Amino acid sequence: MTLKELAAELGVSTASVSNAFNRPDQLSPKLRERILSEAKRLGYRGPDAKARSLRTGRSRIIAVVLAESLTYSLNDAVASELLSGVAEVLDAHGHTLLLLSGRQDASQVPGSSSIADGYIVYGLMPSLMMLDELPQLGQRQLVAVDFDLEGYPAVHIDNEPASYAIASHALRTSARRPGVINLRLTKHPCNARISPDQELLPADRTITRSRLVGFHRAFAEHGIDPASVPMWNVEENTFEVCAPVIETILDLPDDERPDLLLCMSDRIALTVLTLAEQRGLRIPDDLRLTGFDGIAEGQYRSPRLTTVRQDSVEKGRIAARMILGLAPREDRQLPTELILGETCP
Amino acid sequence: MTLKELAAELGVSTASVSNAFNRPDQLSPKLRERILSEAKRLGYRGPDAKARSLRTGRSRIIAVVLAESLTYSLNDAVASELLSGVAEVLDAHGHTLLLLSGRQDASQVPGSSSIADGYIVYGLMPSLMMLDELPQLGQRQLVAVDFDLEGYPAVHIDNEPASYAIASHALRTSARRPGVINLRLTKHPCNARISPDQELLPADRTITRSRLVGFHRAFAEHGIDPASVPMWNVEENTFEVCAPVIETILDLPDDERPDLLLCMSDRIALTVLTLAEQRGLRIPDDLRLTGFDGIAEGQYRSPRLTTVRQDSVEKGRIAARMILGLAPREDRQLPTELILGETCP
DNA sequence: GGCCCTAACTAAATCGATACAGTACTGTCC
DNA sequence: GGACAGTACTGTATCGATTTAGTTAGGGCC
Repeated sequence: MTLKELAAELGVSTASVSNAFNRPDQLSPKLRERILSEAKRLGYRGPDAKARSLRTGRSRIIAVVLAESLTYSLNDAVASELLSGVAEVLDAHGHTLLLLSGRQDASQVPGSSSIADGYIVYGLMPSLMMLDELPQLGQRQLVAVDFDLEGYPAVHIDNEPASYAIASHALRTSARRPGVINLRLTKHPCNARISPDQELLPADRTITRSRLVGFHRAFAEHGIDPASVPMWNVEENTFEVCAPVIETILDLPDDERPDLLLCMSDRIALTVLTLAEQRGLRIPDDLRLTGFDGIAEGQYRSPRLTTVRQDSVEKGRIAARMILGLAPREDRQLPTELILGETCP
Repeated sequence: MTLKELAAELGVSTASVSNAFNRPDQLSPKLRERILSEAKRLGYRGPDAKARSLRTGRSRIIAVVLAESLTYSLNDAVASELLSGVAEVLDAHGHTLLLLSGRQDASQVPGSSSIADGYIVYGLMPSLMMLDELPQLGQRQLVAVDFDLEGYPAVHIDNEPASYAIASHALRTSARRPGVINLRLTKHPCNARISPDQELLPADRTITRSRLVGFHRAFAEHGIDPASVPMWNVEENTFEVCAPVIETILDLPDDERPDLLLCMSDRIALTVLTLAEQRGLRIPDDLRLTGFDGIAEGQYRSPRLTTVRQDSVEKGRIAARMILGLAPREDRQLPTELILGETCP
């Protein structure tokens, strides 16, 4: 049963039926009442959302594009918090949430999935790596979270000061050989140690890169040549992808293995923790460890993770408000908090 | 730039442009190539999803309707696992995932959100309580998870045997005064102790109710009159909603307070645990406790929760396959596993 | 009574695609 | 050379609504 059929049944125009549902002031209460009750009786369940969205151009759907697979993201504390912040705002304003994975065919995102009224893109994803293709996105509504995209507003935290703070703290302890595990830092995929000639992403684009700048500042202040600090890169935050890289680090001979690992995420740090414990390494005596994010899991377990806490829920809320036009579409930077856990006291 | 404009620009029919994108076999490779490259050059980004979904009637979007708020569900381990199972299958078959909250205006779900090709409804929700209104749903694609809906396939676990098993185990310990905390069991909202004259939902409809049947069987076998066992009800799985009810239980005088609480979810059991510990009650000495679900958090902490583990990811996968027509649309029941933790050894 | 104004409603164009029925042309085969 | 098949493409109805411009009826006012 369509609006047209219902109109015919009632002997009124389609415009009146449409108005009965959308603009009560455009018709007499009496007719409106008749239309609504007949609709109910005949089982017409209101205007079809597909047709309406075509005609009006708006679907009241906002998409969140996630860097990792949906399956991973839904079980990741940080991504879940972001999503729940987004959902909170969308819900309160009558919008719904579409989940997309950035790991799908690059051409699909946010391209042909263009049912959504706007996109919140979380984290730099492989399909956006080719920064040249960006003009393709058109001026469609888009907000970037945790990375920068030229021409679009971004929401992130104060990465450089935060990473400087945690690295400074870590270096004040007796660590002599720091190492860094990065997340998607290199221009071309690399899941291993980063060699000196490898091209990195620009420092003003990715959070990982600006965190590294903070680390380097701390290194320099402690008399360590940043170029001498070994770095590894992982392409995904998952256990499967990280574990092999971490194992090559842990398998290094004692005098080459870093005695401090600065990790770009709690997830990575926790994986290091698990694998190090399996090998009988003592934390923090044999190996000091810092993370980034402040997820609950890192604070439950023993030893508690030394890390930087960020408010991912609030990031989600802000991104959602920007997309809905409830907040100015401009870059936002949120504060963080240093958590002194036991993995690097 | 629309398909029509592109066609005009190229001097071909709209049909050919459409075919270039959708049915390569319907036109010569040469023309197809020309269309695709011109499209790229002119910035046409492929057929508009809104229009396509109207015309074809399919959007490649599947909605999951969640009983609790999205904000809660996204941070709930059980719901997240279900979603990740759903996402896994949808992703593999080129569909996307729309999240809806059943707590929105009842008329909205799944009504006017009818952009989706199918609905996976998770848990009985307030808006579906009025079981009379169900015919409104039409014969739209729908799969129920963790509750039964007449006329639609449902995915759940072997609730009655599982709850019988855990209750039997618990009663073999020296518990003398069992009590039950239910989740959304009463026909009309009730967030308190259930009085004997209160109407319960039918046993073949909700998981909570069929679990209760299992409990009752165990009570009877242990010489306890099921009618004499005190029951409480909570309307939501959230801390905020559960805590007041749990506090009234814990505040009972020692000789009235149950020495065994069978909870309908791990979430509830963990809230009991937290509040009981705050009061200085010893678990399991002063109070024995069982949950239901087998979430990770219950197994990390000490004491470990005695519970029933279910595979929520698999439930999600199965529901998704049914919606996509990859699995027969018929009721499915998954097995569970009893976990003997320390809250009721 | 004539004029204007408003309220209540309608007719038809439109949103951007898809898909069916058809046309034009080329080539094959007896 | 004519019948027939196949390929490559086109014209247009259609999906189900929204919206603009326009029509009609009735009321108020001088």
